[in-house]
Amino acid sequence: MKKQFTLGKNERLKSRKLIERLFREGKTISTNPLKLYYLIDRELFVGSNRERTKFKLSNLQFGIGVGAKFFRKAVDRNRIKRVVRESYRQQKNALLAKAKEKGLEIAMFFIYTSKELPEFRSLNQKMEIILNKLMAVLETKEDGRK
RNA sequence: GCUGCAGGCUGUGCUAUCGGGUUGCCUUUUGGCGAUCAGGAAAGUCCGGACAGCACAGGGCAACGCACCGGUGAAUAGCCGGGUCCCGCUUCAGGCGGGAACAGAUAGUGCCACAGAAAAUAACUACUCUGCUUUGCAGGGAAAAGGUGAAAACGUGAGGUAAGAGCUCACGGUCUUCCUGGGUAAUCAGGAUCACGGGUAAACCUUGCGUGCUGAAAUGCCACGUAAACCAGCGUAAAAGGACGGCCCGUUCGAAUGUGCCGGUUACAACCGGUACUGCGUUGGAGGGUGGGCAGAAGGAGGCCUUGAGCAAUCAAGGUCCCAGAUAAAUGAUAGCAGCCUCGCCUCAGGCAAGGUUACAGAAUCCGGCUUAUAAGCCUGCAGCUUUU
RNA sequence: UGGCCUAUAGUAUAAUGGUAGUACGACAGAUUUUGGUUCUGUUUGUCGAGGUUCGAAUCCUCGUAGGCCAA
Repeated sequence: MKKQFTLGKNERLKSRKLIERLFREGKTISTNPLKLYYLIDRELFVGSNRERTKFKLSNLQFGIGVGAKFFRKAVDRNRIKRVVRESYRQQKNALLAKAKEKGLEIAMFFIYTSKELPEFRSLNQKMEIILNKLMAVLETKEDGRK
């Protein structure tokens, strides 16, 4: 039986350069408590391209941010990151399949913009909406494998 | 029994499904099987250290910190015990609880609003003496009386005097020095002696003691970059200047697309001119890209148990355990059960049904202390109310 | 992670340890047909808790907020 809901280190957005480029050039999708910066390209993670097979890089990389101005306590910020990450983990597979089919790579960064602590269920619905929007955007892109 | 306050301890467990960090073994293409994974404060950053780098012959100044005594500890803000003083309660001897930044105001300087005669070598009223020429004025004496104020020049009584005054005496208070006794000491008891013109050092300051400076974004190694370059070692020559992490004596280092000095220019610089200084030899090292990587950095002033020493803090011995470790940063999500809590009903043995599962809060070099936050339960103390005796 | 600073009225900003001011704002009144301008008056404050002192915005300690610096 093949695992499909995993979320390992290779799917995390860890390059400082790429994150800076994402906030500089990336586009956004907003749904009430979440704001998504995204960047779609082929061979986006080319920095480590030759070792892609070695490190098994995914077509998706993501990160999460919570402003310390809205949540002063570290406990609350950690809680929000965990809830957002769990929600993304459960719903990312459709997007991953689409990206692989198109041969594109996507860098994403979620920003939590509300001032209130989230409920998991309502946040899960919002995540579904935001990922569907991203899929629609992806549909219009060219096939990257040509 | 209930309520409130203060202090202390604990501060949920198990199972299933899906995930994550670190790590061991197997397989090595995917992967599989294990182990382990947040706190008492991880917080505030108020202190002390460990550790690291740089500096360091020695001395002086500055700056900062500490301040009753003894013990403890790696540690000068901790902790334990004791003393002194203050506050509260009870009471009268005394006891209980709480607090103290408890060196110095006779080393000096400053400040003490308003009120008051006067706020620190005090004369306004009243008192008293002398002179004037007399409802008073002038010059003294005198801190006893007045009222002000947070604070008024040791207190009470007697003597004394023109009036008064520690001026003298008795009793008492504070204080300096000394003696005797108890105590390691702070200090206590008794005695003698000197003095008694305020407060403020969390005003400047003085005295004694202590501190080299900078912090893991420290630091070391590798990689990268540069090619008439760079790095390292050795030999020998020289001085404008630099460094010594606040400064000086002093010590030390010591160069070319450069530095210092002088003049011009300029608001100041830049800039221009002059002048001074000056290293050469030899040996060795060192080319793919991307990303930076590794160490520091997880075994420690460690936890738990037992015994012993000590009033205690704490220490010693023995046994046992290994107990988070990242770098856009893991420790999570969902469901069920148990336990706990709240409310209701039947009934006082318990049963049934509903809801909640929570407080404060998340490691980033580590450790010790302090401070602050904390639902619920338990323990101790104090206060109040009620019931029974 | 380490270091430093600030907090005064709704806002900005003063005050050698001695009655907390000033400006703008807000409110009320006057002037005006009405509004504005102008004039008069009122309102509101030392971040919190302790301590030193006769007396604290000021000095000290502990907290609470906010800001700044160092890759």
